Amino acid sequence: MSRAFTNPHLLSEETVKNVLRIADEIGYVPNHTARALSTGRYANIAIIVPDIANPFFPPMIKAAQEDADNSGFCVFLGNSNEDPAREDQLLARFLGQVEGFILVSSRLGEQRIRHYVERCPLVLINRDIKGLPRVLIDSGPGVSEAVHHLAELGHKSIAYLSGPKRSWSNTQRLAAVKKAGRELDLKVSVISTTTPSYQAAREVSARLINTGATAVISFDDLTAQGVIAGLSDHGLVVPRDISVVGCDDVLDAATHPSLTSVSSRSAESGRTALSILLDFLRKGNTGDIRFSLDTRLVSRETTARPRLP
Amino acid sequence: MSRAFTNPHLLSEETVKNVLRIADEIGYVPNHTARALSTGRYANIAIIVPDIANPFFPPMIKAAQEDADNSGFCVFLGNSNEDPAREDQLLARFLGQVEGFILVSSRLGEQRIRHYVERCPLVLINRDIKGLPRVLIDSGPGVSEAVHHLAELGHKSIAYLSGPKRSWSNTQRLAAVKKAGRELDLKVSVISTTTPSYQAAREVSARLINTGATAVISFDDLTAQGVIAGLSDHGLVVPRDISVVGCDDVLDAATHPSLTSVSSRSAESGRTALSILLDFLRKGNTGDIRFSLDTRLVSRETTARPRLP
DNA sequence: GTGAAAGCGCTAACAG
DNA sequence: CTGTTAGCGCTTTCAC
Repeated sequence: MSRAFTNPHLLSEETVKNVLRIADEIGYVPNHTARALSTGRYANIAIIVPDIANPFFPPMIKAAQEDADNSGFCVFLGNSNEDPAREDQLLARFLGQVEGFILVSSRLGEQRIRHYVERCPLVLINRDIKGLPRVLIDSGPGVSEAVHHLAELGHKSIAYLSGPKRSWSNTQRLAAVKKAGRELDLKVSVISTTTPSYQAAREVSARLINTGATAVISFDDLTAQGVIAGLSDHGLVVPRDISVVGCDDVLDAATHPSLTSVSSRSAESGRTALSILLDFLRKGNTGDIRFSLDTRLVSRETTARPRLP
Repeated sequence: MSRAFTNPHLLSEETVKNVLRIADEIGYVPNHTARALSTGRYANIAIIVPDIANPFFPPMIKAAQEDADNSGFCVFLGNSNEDPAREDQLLARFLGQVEGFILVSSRLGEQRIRHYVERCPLVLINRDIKGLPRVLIDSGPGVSEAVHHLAELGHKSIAYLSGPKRSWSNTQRLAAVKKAGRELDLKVSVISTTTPSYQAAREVSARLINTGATAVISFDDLTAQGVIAGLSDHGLVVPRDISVVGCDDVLDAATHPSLTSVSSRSAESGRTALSILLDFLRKGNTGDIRFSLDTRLVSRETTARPRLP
């Protein structure tokens, strides 16, 4: 039976046919778990994300899952809920039944991540740890492009609405805004929120207005929408009074006015991470991989010339 | 070792402590797979959806996953991509390693579904098959509530922007609009689009305006946003000139003006399905369950009194 | 309380 | 090519 299912070429055609026929008759299906225990090949991988409901992640999960599927792998999905402890628990729970992990925007300490890497192949997305395979969506170019776009429109003072302090993408975006601002001789103000939520962003609008900025680049699209609502609470209209740029481009053009945003390439990052993982499973150590995906600005309706004073 | 991890109360306190300490020292972790093979309890379930990237599903997945997690279950995620064959393959692949399935908006033939039900506990979401446990989201009440809401605001003439003709939810919503409209003595116009996309909805705005309707109920949130943009193309502002209601409430309040919408209760459906599944795993047969989730109107900023002529 | 051993369903190595 | 068997890492009886 085992051979008929896994190595049919080792058996005579007739035997194989016979076995398969009988299996079908009695409704026999090979037991995935027993096979995994015996071979150590689980044919499972796990993807762990901070928040499934954040629209940034589904395209990534979908892409990775589709490719995994085509390679005969099943995928576990873990939702850490932005909580390192939960993430850790998830990793531990999956450990005994997967051949590899894709860890997205991990909030876990580097120590813990290395702990798991020693036990199971793992590739990171949007977390930059030397020596570990990682794919990074580099918002630098896109954000930089956004600043240039604003400067060209005539803005002299801009603000960056910051995301989670420990987030790699936030660090990246903040740095890009500052760098481009310096190069173009713009005033750059930075505003922080407690959490990167719509509501938090909405509530921070007064501080935003006080900076005197005529344009805002926000940590992501969700907070950008919060900013737009918050500005409206103060009677300001986007883009007439203030221009707004989001990041991740998860809304496509589906809001009104449609949001100018920095593309995220979420799906590609998932596909890339999966292919790195599968490569590793097939060929073993592949050296220090750091795959960087550039971003671009998608210019839409929330950016315009600043209103004359 | 086995007892120390799974039945510590059967051992002396000291022995347990010893085992755990040594386990920690040598980095020992119980093997999930071996345990599953031995006990037949996999502590895994699978959720299969047509399209992870459709914003309707992530809240459902997230909710189910969270509850599963808290009950010690790992969850496999399958994406059928709306393809029955792929869905079938996914089911088969998961079969040997899960204790149960949640099958969402299944495109599979009833025969095949019953085939799997005989082999593994399974609960359906948004698919109504007699005798199988199922949870259904009924958009009727919410849509009806929306019509009442508009009538109370003073609207006399409303329009329904139709979704796919063959879609069950569209049929249901259209019927609810018509019925409530009749009861409240409103004029109801129906506008169709080729596909339920943002762009298609945007392009249909002239026809919408020509109906003379002062309020629009749209098939879903995406098309509702298209309507808002299309109206704006004609110089009309929502809700000042025209009120707009969406369906599914996938945007939360995250747009501006925030969209009045009919809740989809996506998360609750996931939670409910999971709890039915776990109940079944614990207590066995629970009879014919058909759990219907009513919807409600979530009133936000895109509906208001009609402008006086 | 604790040790020993059978067995979950499969694979892989070893004979024939 | 095909039959047989040890063993994957755990749980669960059955003795002690």
